[in-house]
Amino acid sequence: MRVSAKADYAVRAAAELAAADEGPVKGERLAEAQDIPLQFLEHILLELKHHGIVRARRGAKGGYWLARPADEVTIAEIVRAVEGPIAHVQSSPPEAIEYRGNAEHLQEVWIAVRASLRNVLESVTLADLVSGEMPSVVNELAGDPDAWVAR
Amino acid sequence: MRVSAKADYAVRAAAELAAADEGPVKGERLAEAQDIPLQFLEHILLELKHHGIVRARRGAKGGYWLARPADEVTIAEIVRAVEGPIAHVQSSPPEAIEYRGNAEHLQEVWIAVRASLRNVLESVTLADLVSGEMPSVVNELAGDPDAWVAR
DNA sequence: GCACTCCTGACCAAGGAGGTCAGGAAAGTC
DNA sequence: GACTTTCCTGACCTCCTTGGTCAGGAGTGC
Repeated sequence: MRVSAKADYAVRAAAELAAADEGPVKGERLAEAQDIPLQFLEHILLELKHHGIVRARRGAKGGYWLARPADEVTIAEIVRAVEGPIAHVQSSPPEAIEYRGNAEHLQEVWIAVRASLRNVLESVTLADLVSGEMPSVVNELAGDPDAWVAR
Repeated sequence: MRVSAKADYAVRAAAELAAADEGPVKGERLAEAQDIPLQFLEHILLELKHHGIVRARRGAKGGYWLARPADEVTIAEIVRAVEGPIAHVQSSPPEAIEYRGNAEHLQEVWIAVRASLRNVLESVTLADLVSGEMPSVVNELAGDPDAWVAR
């Protein structure tokens, strides 16, 4: 139930790409802007490229850019690209698990967990993230001061 | 963003304890009822004990039982006991991270992610799980057929 | 005293996390 | 055509976690 460094880095780099209009951005600039180890970031960007989220060109004047408009790329996509499916249980999707005995209804809980994650991650686009104008579901959740305290 | 075998096992074992009224339940019975490797389960139960969720007695007629009534133990507690804090980012709580540049608002997203997980996991008690009568937030999320399809 | 059951620490294999290193391959410039 | 720039790729590395197993010790009840 945790967010990996890779996913965090990927979203941050993508946010920089979303903000940079006009032309490709060098990996080095992304790494500096977000304080991410360059060579590690390059691997991440490659994964994003393979998933069709980012494009790239080599050589002088080369760099990376978003394959689609920033308001059509969600955080969920980026997280899935680098971390794989969201909210798997024991490496299986929750709808595929069969529970026995008194744990029979646990499946519904994990399904609800996944759905609630999707509600957040699929609603936020890179455009939202850069502009700071979050969708209402995020504002409602993060608006509660209680959401900001550890537990 | 995945649920470990340990967390899944812990909740399932706790559900069996919640259902078994009258007297301690042997680890062996829990392991059989939920098809969990016994020795692994014993380590998990020990962790639950250290977190004050479960009590135990040794010897003949010994076994495990819930330290509190089943309707006062949430899934969130159990998951935290065996997996640690929910929705940490890069091993830090989301409220402690400082984002720069165009990723500045990413913090709100992770806070919202954590809050949405809490909404689900803290609302479901072991009593709910065993009875199958889920709180409304779970019913609403899991009621959507779309929540049951892979993505 | 003995059977029963939990308690605890040591260990283990495989894989993932979070990187680093070295070199190759395209693209642009002179 | 040489050279620089930048991405592309695979190999490698260390540390930690996951998902267990094994062996023995320590309470508890009869």
